[in-house]
Amino acid sequence: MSIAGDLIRGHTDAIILARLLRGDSYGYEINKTISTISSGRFELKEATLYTAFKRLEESGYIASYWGDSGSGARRRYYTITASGRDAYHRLMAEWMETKEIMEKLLRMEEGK
Amino acid sequence: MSIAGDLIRGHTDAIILARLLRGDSYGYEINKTISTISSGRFELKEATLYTAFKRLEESGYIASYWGDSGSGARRRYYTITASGRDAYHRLMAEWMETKEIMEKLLRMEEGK
DNA sequence: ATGAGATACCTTGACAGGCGAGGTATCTCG
DNA sequence: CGAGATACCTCGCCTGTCAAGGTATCTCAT
Repeated sequence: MSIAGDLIRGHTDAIILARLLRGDSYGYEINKTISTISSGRFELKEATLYTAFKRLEESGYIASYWGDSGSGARRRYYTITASGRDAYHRLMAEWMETKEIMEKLLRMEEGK
Repeated sequence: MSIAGDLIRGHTDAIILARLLRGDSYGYEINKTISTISSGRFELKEATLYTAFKRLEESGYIASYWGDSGSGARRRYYTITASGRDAYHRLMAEWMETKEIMEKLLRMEEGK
């Protein structure tokens, strides 16, 4: 991947929550979607993804249920909870702030 | 601190290099500057800072020398090297890309 | 029908960076 | 003399990422 993992460390939860805000989904699909949206420049590794699901579910931000699969392998679907929505907004605000500060810190011209 | 460490993980090197692009400096001062620029909303912990210096020096991105102190405790000054400058530009480009992708991924309205 | 490749899930263990906690030494000022 | 600022540094823990490995089902071409 072109974007190193450490660069988005701490943001994966926000990314997953953002995806689930658009509707229930499952691991494999979420991963594909992320890859598509980023034009393949970024992808979560599976181990990272499932670790994140576990963490988010334990925190009560998402809930899961087995899909009826129908065709293909069985799928575990995830839904975002009310507190997950809150978490998303919190993380979004944090991202905005981080972004602003980073812009200032990385600019080497001017500024004490 | 209000901005959690993981949020800037992988960016500390870029931040330090950006500071050194404005001229030689030493640990304590760099830390203060970062705190000032971010209006106190963000600060590198000392352990993090000195670990980063060590890493950057081993990578050849910065070089150090002892300052004459004069008044107060002795200071170890750091200078950015030519390859450090290259690294800065690389990291800056990475940040720009990461930022763009993050914006897309975190937006929950619209977009596949 | 057999094998490849996609879909789909999951775990283990190593690794690296951030940081809490602790330590040293000097200078200034009340 | 003691407090607080300046200034450096290290050890060991914690947490998130990820390489590697594993399982099972379905489709499609050979």
